[in-house]
Amino acid sequence: MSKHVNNFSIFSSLPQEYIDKLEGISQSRKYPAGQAIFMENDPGNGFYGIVEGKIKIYKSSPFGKEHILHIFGPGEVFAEVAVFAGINFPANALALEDSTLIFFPRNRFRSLLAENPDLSMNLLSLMSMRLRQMVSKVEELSLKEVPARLAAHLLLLRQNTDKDKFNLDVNKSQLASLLGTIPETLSRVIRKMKDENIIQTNGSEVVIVDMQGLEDLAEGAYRL
Amino acid sequence: MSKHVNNFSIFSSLPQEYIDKLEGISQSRKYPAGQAIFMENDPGNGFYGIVEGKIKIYKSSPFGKEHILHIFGPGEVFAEVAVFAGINFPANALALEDSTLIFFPRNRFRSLLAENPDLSMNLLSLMSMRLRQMVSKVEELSLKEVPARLAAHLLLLRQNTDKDKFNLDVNKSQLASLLGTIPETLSRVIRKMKDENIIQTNGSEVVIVDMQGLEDLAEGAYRL
DNA sequence: GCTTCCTTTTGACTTAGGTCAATGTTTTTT
DNA sequence: AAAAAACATTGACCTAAGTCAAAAGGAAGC
Repeated sequence: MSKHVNNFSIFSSLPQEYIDKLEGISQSRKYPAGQAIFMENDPGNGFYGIVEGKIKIYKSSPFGKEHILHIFGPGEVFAEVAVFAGINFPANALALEDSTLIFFPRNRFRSLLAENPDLSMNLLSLMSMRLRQMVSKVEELSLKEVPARLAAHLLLLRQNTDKDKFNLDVNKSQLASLLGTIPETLSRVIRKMKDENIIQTNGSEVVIVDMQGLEDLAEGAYRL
Repeated sequence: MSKHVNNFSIFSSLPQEYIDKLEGISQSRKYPAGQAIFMENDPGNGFYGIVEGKIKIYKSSPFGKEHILHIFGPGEVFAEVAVFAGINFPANALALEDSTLIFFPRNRFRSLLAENPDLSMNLLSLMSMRLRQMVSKVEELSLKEVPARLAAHLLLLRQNTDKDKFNLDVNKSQLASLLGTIPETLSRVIRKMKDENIIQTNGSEVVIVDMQGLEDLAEGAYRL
């Protein structure tokens, strides 16, 4: 319990016996906001679960420009892909807030896996899910325009909070990067959605005014 | 041996014992060119391995327009993601050529998995690989322009054939979709690369003339 | 409170790449 | 071999979204 391993969605359905074993091989680590967790090309000698905080996964180009691949929050596990593939980390990870993580060392985890088939099964479905997420991201990037992507993102946030009024979980520059665009474009798109009375915003607070309008937008390229 | 299960890269490193079991639960199926294998939203009750032929995985929008997510060839396995996640197929699959596939029914495969941990391990690394491929596709689509994407694709083909002269494995319309663009744009980009003496083409035959130039192009956005 | 820094917004401009439509060019069918 | 269908190329045009530059807000430090 002290390490909250059972809070990670991939492990939550495991028998207590395995949870205990997982706690046995893991270690708790704290990172202040702004600190790097690993960098691109570091050896993937273990993966992480988030107890609290927010972690940004991103790639960056030689000068400046970065593209955010994902932002993870409490209960989520990240970097397990590189660990299974036995390769170096393909991207950077950085704590956006003061964060508490659980580290699972590669070798010890691997032994555990060999002994416990249920664990493998759980991981297989996690990976399937991840893969599906990426497939829809590819679709999104290749089929839809920025307004559609933003609309889809807002609808997702709405689903998670279950309210028509919620806060963006990252600042607007980061949101832009996450949507595969730049702050200027995002700003203009938000402005347009406000003018058309689809949403209202105030700082990082968003209120959905016209749900139907937002859903229509999210359909994007598929609209007739 | 009759079913060629050991030719699938994910299974190739398995002990003969498991190969035999896999052959036991699988069935061979033939599809003529142009035939659908499954459609979006069909229940994912099994996955496929390709003995021979070529399979296109794609999404399509209400009118016309389709986006190719992947094209698989002999030795590759597809649709296992949906099967593990226990969901319906998220895309369509169609035989581009006369193809021979091996079908692995979901339930029987699952039981096998529960009994054989090594199999799980192998699958985990397959999934990791797939995931990594998708991550780089996202990068590609969001960071690079069409000429860079084409250059990267040609370099990949070169790597596979190990020759500076090779054939495109799909027609140009399909290649366009695979690269996230349209035939017109692809045609113009190829034309430009020919004018700049980077490649030569004749029908579906491509010759790389200026390797360095191609590599520079593939760097795309990262270029200084 | 003022200054410095960072984020967001706005404007003017450019450009990659998409749409539509016409014309060649292969491939397939009869 | 002729006709039809499918695929590929080209041209003219348009638009979404990126670049660059500047201004306006907010938050943080002195």
